[in-house]
Amino acid sequence: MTDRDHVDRHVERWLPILPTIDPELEGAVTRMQFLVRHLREVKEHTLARLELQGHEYDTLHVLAGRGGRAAPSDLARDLVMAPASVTARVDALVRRGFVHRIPSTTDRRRVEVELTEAGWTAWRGAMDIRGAEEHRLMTALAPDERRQLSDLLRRVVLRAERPHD
Amino acid sequence: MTDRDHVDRHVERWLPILPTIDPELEGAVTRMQFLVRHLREVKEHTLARLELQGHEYDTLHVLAGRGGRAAPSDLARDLVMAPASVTARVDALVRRGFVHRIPSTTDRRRVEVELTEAGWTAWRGAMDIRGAEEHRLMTALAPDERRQLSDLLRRVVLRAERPHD
DNA sequence: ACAAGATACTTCGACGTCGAATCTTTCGAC
DNA sequence: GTCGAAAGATTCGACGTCGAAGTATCTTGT
Repeated sequence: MTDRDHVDRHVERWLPILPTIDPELEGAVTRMQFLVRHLREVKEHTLARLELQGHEYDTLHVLAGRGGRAAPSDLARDLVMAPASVTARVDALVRRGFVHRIPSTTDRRRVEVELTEAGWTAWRGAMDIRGAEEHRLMTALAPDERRQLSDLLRRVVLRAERPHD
Repeated sequence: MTDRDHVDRHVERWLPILPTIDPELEGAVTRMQFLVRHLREVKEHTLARLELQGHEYDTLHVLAGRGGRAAPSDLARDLVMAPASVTARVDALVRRGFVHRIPSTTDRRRVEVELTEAGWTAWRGAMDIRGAEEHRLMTALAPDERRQLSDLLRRVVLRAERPHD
């Protein structure tokens, strides 16, 4: 039997008030929320040493994933955010010299965002420390347990992808 | 063998670029991030019918969990946010008539926030639909699988709670 | 008593995000 | 060709959050 975590105490505290809740369901959801928040906070904290903010790194990352060049609307899709917000992010990255805008020659509505040399360097530098906390946490599980966890989550994600009629 | 989800495709796309990543580790983390974001969006969307915003509901919820009365600093702890932000939240709830401030008689620095009758009603109304999407998603797993998932996540949370030296 | 520091909350300024509206450009129908 | 609709990016206004500074109050040491 493993130790109890603070989520167990949280659920225990609510059970007498709301007897209808399912402890395992609530526990799993609450733990995911906690872990996601924890990872985000640690990421921002460690990136701070590189003078990078979390959302700046995220933008560089998806840009790098597309070969260093993409349209703002592509970035909005990848980052799951409103196109209006991308404008502000790109503005900030331009000011820092990490990207520059290139008007499309074929379609004058379009603009391409391209990583500069400094942008590639900043991204690669952050890559080295990226995921360190993820690794620390997930290695609490053995490799086959990680696969088990990933498989269970995949089935939940698949249901989430199906619209709820 | 189950179907592949969009996270599988995401990981597959990055693997040739970053061969060092662990697909199961990355997959599990990415799925948790997706599910947490999905749940938040659906919650906000369904609460909108009750003229409630997600963070308003959250505040009423922790308040209800403390018997309908708590200090702003307690709310800040429970909600994991800066005390300064609590002031704005309470202001908004006061304007809507869901809570009111009660100056402490013993310590004049302190203020207690108390749910009004309308606050209790709004909370209870939201409780009924709350967690519907969580239930829809998590019932993609059998009860014993949910327990399995919860147990795996607990071990990860326990490591997260330990400071990384 | 009284000064120094701790505590509790609020105000202020800055920032990131979003939805709606705007502007230009492209595409399609006629 | 021309006009209307659609598409891509941006601007604008509003909102929520935070860190830092500010105000008032309590507590502690001497």
